Amino acid sequence: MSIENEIKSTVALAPNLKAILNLIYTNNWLKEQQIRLFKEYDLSAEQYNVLRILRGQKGNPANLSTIQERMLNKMSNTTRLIDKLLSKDLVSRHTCPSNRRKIEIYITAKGLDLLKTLDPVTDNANKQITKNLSEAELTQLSNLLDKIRT
Amino acid sequence: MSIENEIKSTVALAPNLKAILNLIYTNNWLKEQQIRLFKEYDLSAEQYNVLRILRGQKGNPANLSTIQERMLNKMSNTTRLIDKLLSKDLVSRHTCPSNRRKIEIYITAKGLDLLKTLDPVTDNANKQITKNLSEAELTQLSNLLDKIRT
DNA sequence: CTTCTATATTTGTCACTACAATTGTTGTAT
DNA sequence: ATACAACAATTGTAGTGACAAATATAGAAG
Repeated sequence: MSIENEIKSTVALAPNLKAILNLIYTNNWLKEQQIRLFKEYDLSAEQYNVLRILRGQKGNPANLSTIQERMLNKMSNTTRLIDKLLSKDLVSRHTCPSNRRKIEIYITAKGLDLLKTLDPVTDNANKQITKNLSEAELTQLSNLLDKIRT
Repeated sequence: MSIENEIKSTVALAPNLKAILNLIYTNNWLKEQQIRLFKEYDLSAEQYNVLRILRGQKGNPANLSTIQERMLNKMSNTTRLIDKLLSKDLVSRHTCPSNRRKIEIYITAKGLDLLKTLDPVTDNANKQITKNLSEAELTQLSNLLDKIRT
């Protein structure tokens, strides 16, 4: 359905406003699905994202600023996100011995297990979400989004 | 910059995951700019959006469910958004005389004035945000986003 | 060694989102 | 008329986001 119909706009929108509103609207549509998915596993989308970043470290620790620069949402509150993951034993936190300003964060075995369970679930959800676009269209979409930010 | 570089991904991403991450990332990029813009006028992006919906009513009142179905973010808490606008005298609220379950919300003269001030500001910001895409590309982007939600 | 600046993280506050539960009102079936 | 379901909005709560301010540590300049 076109964005005008979705938001019941009575007037035609300029292409640039239309694209902007569509981006926001589609992101919300996507977010709703992700929240529903992760809720079954008592995770938020950003918590899942942080776990994946930590797994990507392949055994090396990450400190807060490293995580933050790899997150989708740069402004989110990483300290408290890690607090949540800590209380669920999905990550561990230690102050860095060589520089006590920094902290070292690792994903735990429990965290890795959870990700392993989630891998096929999220793969499948992502396939469902993008099932209406061909691979060429998905690449085109990425390219346009890259370009808008440039 | 490509999304892989933005989030410092060390591995190539599948086109569908890449598009999904790019959508989220670009939306956050956009949101940051909007928040900065509206902050100068002591508004949130959703508050502005509600004011525009009310102006679109052209003098007719809107009730809460009407506003909600036109909002970009369907899940946001419209009652409290209206509370905020009320406390700034940008809207007025009355219980509907024919059906006391409903409420009638109008934009005030002060609200219309504020929108009038904001119109050139937001137009300009939207132009800036989309300045790297041609009109054809903007339309293409909208079409891809429509298609992904279908 | 002391002072100053930069770095890394934490804390506090306020606004917004998601969502369940509640309240008040209306319409309908018996 | 009464009971009950449907509807419209409000309230409560927990989580998250934005951002300023505070804390703690490290390194550099004098």
